[in-house]
Amino acid sequence: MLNRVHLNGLRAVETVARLGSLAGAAAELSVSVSAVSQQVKRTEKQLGQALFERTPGGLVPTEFGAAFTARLSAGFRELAQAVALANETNECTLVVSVAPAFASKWLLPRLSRHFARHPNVLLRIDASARVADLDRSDIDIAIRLGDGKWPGGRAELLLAQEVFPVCAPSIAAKLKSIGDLAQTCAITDERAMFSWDGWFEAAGVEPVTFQKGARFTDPMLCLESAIAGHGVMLAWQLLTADALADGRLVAPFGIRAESGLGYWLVTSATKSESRKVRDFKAWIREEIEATMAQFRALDSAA
Amino acid sequence: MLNRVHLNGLRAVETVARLGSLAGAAAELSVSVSAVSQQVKRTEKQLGQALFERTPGGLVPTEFGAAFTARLSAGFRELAQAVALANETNECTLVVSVAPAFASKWLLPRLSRHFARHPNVLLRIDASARVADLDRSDIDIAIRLGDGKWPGGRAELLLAQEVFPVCAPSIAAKLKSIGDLAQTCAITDERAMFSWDGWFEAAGVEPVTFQKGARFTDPMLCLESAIAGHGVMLAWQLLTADALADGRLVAPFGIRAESGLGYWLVTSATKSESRKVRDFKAWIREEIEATMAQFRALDSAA
DNA sequence: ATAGCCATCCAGTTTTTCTAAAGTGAACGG
DNA sequence: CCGTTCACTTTAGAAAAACTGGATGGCTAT
Repeated sequence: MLNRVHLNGLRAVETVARLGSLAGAAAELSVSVSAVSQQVKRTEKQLGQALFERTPGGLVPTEFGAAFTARLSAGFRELAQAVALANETNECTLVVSVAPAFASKWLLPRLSRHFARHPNVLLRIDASARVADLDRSDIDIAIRLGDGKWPGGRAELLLAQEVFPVCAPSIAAKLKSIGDLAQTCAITDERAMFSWDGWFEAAGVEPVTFQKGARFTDPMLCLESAIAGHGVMLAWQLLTADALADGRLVAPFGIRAESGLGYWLVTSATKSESRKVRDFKAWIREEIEATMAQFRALDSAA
Repeated sequence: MLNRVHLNGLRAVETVARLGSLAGAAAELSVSVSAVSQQVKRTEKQLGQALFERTPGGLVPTEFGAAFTARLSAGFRELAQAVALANETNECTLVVSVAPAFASKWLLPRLSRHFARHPNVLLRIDASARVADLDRSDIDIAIRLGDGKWPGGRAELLLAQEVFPVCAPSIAAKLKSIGDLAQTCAITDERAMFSWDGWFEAAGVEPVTFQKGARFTDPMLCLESAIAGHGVMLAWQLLTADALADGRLVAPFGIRAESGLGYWLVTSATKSESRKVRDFKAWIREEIEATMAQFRALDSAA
């Protein structure tokens, strides 16, 4: 039905009818009077109906034109509301894409503080393994582990990640030296992006062979398993922060290895950075800093 | 609010969301898939929000996209209804512009027969003195007295008009010869397009000077005045048809003068002739014919 | 008269939109 | 495993639509 008419023409007609003059409509649509005049005329032709009476004082809707434009106004009002909704949503909800483990082990426990500071920003956490294209999804920010190379994204380093062994305190009690690891089970994340070799190298010792232990495809399960005392796992700094702070886990030996990777904050290279994104960035840096201070406190206590 | 987005893009988005695929939308909008794809992408950019998730199976609205397109659908439905209304009105109502006198003295009494024949066509009679531009008003047909020259209009002769004196029967009784007119009052239409001289010439007699009589600016009032027996008026054939038929008026002397003018049916030269217009034309010609037959019957009775 | 509105027309330019054709990438089917 | 299909994207160039600015013409009020 709408195929035979041009939408812009309808919009011109609606605006003219509402404002009562071409000049007014031209101003609202920010085009020239001439352009509006032509649009109106074309639309009348397409409809096969005159919509306005040309009087010396200006354009006056015909009987039919008045009924018609009333309908149009309702329609365009609806469209405008939809767009307004978009802008509002745009400003007020922030979609953050993170890996599930990061979300649950570090981000979620801190989120209430973001809400306290920015009560009008609604956060939506998209916790999925795959990294969606930032330009083609409604994701504003992705927080991902990697080397900082994201094609088509603007990446900022949040924190270079170190890896180190962690385990339940009960197990740590039996670990007097690195060699004792041979008597413990290794909890392995099959999808991990690093291996024990790196850590042994950083510790300056020959690699130790573990007892066979549990294997998972999810870092979160590894962490739970370690807390449950099933063995030793090689963990990312940030994911263990809270468990270390409250003593559910401990980090024996105190030796940490650079992983060469880090947590990066990635935003679309094409979209311009909005207020909500800036605010979130500032907030998360403070949280990172607080977590690091926690680490330092633990270190010096040890 | 709507200024920052392109309407066509919104339409593309709405259609894709409703039909669930680019291909479907492309068919409905009768453009290529590619065009729709581009429109959707541009709109997402303008909104600063992704509206669809690109999955292998096709485009799936994001959470926000679903809410957004629901609104859009409502808006476009409204617009479509407006346009549908236009088409319907277009087909079903016929606007006829006529002079008030012609409307009331000839057209209106016959209109019920048009309705009987075309019950679904709603007639609107625009009875005004000024002749509006047919291209720039919603008038489908104008019936006007003139010489057939209408710039920018397609004119067809309905009936060449003759003029002749008419008066109430009581006055006619006193008129044995044309000379007796000198003892009667003339009822004058100050805006008339012809004068008595033409009729006297057609009658082949010297002009007669009347008694002073009433003067009007409206042919309808002249006619009423003549019926009331205030004098003799020089009248158009068609306008007096009914009054002559039922005897309220009579035409003494039986001499008629060509006026050089006629009733013309004028339609826009640019708009194509629609069904309702053709039907109306056919109907009015039949009515004219019937009226003329009436005249001939009166003539032969005399 | 003359200036000021309002709208229209016209011609040329800019912008948008569309198409066609090649390309991607996931899923399907032998 | 290879080739096909499906659904969408990309690109470049062509076509269509929209816009501008200046000229024009009617009407109103000084």
